[in-house]
Amino acid sequence: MIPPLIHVVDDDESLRTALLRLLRAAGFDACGHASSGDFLLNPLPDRPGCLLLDVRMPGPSGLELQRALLLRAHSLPIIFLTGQADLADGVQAMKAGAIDFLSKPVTREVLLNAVGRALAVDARQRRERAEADSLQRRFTSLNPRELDVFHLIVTGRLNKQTADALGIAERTVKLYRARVMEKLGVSSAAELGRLAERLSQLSGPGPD
Amino acid sequence: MIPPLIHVVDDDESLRTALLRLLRAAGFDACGHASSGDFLLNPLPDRPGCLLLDVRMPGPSGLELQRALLLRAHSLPIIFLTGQADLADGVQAMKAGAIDFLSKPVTREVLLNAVGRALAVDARQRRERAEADSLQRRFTSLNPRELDVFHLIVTGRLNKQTADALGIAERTVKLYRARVMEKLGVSSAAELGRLAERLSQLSGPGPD
DNA sequence: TCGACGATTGCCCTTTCGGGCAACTCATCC
DNA sequence: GGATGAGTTGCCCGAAAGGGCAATCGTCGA
Repeated sequence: MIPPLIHVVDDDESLRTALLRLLRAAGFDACGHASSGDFLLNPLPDRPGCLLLDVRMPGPSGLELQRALLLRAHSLPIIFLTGQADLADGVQAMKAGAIDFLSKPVTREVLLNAVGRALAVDARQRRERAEADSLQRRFTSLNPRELDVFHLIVTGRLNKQTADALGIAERTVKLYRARVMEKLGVSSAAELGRLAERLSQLSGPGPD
Repeated sequence: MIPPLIHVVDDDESLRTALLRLLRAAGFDACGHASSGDFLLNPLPDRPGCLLLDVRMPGPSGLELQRALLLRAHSLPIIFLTGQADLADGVQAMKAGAIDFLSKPVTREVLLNAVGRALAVDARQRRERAEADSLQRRFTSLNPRELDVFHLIVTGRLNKQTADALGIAERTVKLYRARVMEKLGVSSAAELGRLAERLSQLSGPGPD
């Protein structure tokens, strides 16, 4: 797979360079940005990774960048690095889903540990997104009628009952049923039910 | 349903009393504990609620209590209250799943807001636990053979294939199949598949 | 040793599912 | 007007599922 890329956003050039060197020495690809604006300038490559974010910088702060990225569909996990310990900032960042909020100076071990966790979280999110996408893509290939039949099947209706409910012939239900199965790539009602449940758990619980 | 109970753990009696009064004035049931040990002394009633926890106390700190409670199956959401701002403590508490980490003094509004979120989280966790429990309870009523048949059905096998796989007669598979359906309270293979998927998502993803 | 009981199976019948084939309707395109 | 294609349906057949009934077999307590 594509190797992860670690973005370092810090206005202190010497620190940024040191961080990049440390990360690269540990075998990671890493790139630096001097400010939040700098980071946002070029579009994010679609690549696994995480963010190492300074809290206080000229221009938008790390926390403001985090808020902005949260509105995006796919944001990378964030590790904060901060000079002055500010409890409220730290708590807010963590509540907003940061992986960690580290105080400078940070040891190599602590940093790499946090990076490891961040990359693990990113990998998991990517897996889940990929799974969700492929699932939803399969469902969007169903036309409205096929979707109707699908819903009735997975709630346990017989073909005859489905036909009555939709006001169509049982033969037609069979036709759609077969098409649904084929489009979704399953060969039994049980597997259809499992797909339905996975789908409902994508949109059901909602954002947490 | 049972009204929630808010546990306040703080060694400062006057503050504890003030918190209890504030919470009760807001319509909540609340009870106070002077230390972590005090809180752990009597078994937690099975009741919705949350914890309002002082960080620094004689005896085990709030953070130590949090760690201890995390090992329990059903721990209540925790809101920390702290006198001295300590970034590392705050970050650690949030990483361990705290709802919030508030600095004293805290305004009524901020506190009640956090309590509201904590109770919402608790309510959701309870719903999910109840759902998971009822699901697992239904499955524990299946004997080993029924479980075998169940697994083969939900992976799309025909009765004949299931019979071959288990080395038993097709008629027997039908018998178990009917029993599985009855015990799990469903009437179609599609619903069986949905149950299977919900079950696998209980143990599958695992602790996050 | 005998009867009870659970597990298992064979036989048989009905219903449902899966799917081939042809026809029919309707809208669009040439 | 005729051709074409999507949507729909009836007829029919074989396979699978659901399930009643009775028989078999092994275990266990009386």
